[in-house]
Amino acid sequence: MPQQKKPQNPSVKDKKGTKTSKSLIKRLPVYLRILDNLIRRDVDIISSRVLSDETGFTAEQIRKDLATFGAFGTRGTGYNTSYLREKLLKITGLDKQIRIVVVGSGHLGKALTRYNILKNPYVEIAGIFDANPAELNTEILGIKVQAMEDMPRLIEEQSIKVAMITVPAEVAQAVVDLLVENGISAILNFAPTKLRAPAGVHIHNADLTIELQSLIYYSLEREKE
Amino acid sequence: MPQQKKPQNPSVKDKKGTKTSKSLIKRLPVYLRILDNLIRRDVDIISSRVLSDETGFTAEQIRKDLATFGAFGTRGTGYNTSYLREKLLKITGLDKQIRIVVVGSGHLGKALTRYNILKNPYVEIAGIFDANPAELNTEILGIKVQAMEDMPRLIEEQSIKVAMITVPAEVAQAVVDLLVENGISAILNFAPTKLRAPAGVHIHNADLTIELQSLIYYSLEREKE
DNA sequence: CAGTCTGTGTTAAAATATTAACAAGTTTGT
DNA sequence: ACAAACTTGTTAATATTTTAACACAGACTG
Ligand SMILES: NC(=O)c1ccc[n+]([C@@H]2O[C@H](COP(=O)([O-])OP(=O)(O)OC[C@H]3O[C@@H](n4cnc5c(N)ncnc54)[C@H](O)[C@@H]3O)[C@@H](O)[C@H]2O)c1
Ligand SMILES: NC(=O)c1ccc[n+]([C@@H]2O[C@H](COP(=O)([O-])OP(=O)(O)OC[C@H]3O[C@@H](n4cnc5c(N)ncnc54)[C@H](O)[C@@H]3O)[C@@H](O)[C@H]2O)c1
Repeated sequence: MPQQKKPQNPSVKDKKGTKTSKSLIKRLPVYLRILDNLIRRDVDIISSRVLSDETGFTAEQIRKDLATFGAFGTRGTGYNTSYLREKLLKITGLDKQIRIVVVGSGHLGKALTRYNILKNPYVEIAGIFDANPAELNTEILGIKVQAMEDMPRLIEEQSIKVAMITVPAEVAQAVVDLLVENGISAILNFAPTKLRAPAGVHIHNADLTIELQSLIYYSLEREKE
Repeated sequence: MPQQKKPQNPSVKDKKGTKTSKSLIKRLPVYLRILDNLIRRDVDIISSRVLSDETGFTAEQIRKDLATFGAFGTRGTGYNTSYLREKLLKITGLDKQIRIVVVGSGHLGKALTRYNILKNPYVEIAGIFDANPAELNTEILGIKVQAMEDMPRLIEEQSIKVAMITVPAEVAQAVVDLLVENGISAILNFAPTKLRAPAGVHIHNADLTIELQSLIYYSLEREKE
């Protein structure tokens, strides 16, 4: 089967036409988090050096990352925390409240829902769904678990685009298909399985087992030396 | 402060002296998972092409990854699933049962403990600890939550090296210090904060918020096009 | 207000990681 | 036994990502 030429890495471009890498995009929320902390502590100005201490990334990398999107700092001084935060919010899209749904109200789904309600000001849990009748109407911080049948209407009415799925691996693909069918275009998947979706639908995998197992590799490595 | 020359990326070397990248190491558990599935379905031989379908990585990359550690396949045929699994277990260090402790028996800590007991045959949860007296002696699938005071003894007696921490960000550093002091050398951190540890102690961060927020970036990106 | 100091932004170099190409084994069929 | 069909493992080429170097801009000093 002669595979057709693969389209180049679908990374997006910034204003200047240079590519923004995936790794860069994953650092942006870290910067944002640190800025939130600094602002809470009434810090007005921050240098890339200090940001480096707080984040663990090198100062060079931080400057380069930020410069990708514009000149947000003042030479000789540093970055204004509030101003930089504004800019990063715009860039990441977190300036407008994002509504998401959670599918699977098991242990992980409940933990994530609770956590995001309490601690993540940038997203709003619009609904949580489960196929198990026993879960229905149980509450997580005031949000009732709903039946899968009610999901399409909620997604449609609130034009929700983002979902987290915390269902068993065996049913994850079916849930993805259902979500996509109803207009979801970005999915954070916690099930340990490869999922397929049409082009244009973004699937990120949060594979906690991989994190643990690769850590173990490094932990043993050390002993040999 | 003239920073001393940074030691080169602490990536380890394989038998042939070529470097094994971090990204490669994170793909190994995926291969392992697929092999476990295949073996359960009595599949004896698998080609890189099919592995590619199952994992989402390209066949070229899979061959290259595996070839890093040796020649495990048979030309013209493919890889023997059981043999390859054995090899990967050895390489990742998952051939011997790994005992780990969990610190923080909150929602996430409980979910992870339960999950690993039920679904992760490669690790054994040796203990779970919490500072909140109300949590003490509550059970998770038969494992009792213990007081922090009991942690050092357990770690010592079972020579445990790996820990997962699911405590609030504010106390995470203190917990890391305590763990390291007692001999832990690899930590999987779920708290959204940068942690410090002496050289030789591996810290991996599983930052679920970053995953969600970077996904949102991509989900909005799409709309513009 | 010239001169110095500090820290950004930009450009260049180095290091990593992925993709592609193909030579070298294996099996299968005749 | 030989050719055709496959599939690995290795080497070379690309692409991406990180690191480094430094010119430049604002702030501060005397
Ligand atoms: N809990 C963890 O720490 C952890 C760690 C790593 C991976 N995961 C993965 O995350 C997922 C969820 O884990 P969990 O521990 O919460 O499991 P869980 O069994 O506690 O929860 C799964 C939930 O999904 C619901 N469900 C089942 N089929 C469904 C369907 N077709 N549609 C909608 N809902 C359905 C179930 O009713 C249940 O409430 C699993 O895929 C698991 O492998 C969990
Ligand atoms: N729950 C999630 O989905 C989620 C998502 C992203 C990040 N996190 C992070 O994971 C961590 C845990 O989250 P959670 O939702 O389970 O919180 P939680 O509040 O449910 O649990 C935290 C637990 O840590 C214990 N604790 C507090 N101080 C301690 C100490 N000094 N020593 C030992 N134990 C201590 C508490 O008693 C509690 O049981 C937090 O850092 C949170 O930011 C959680």
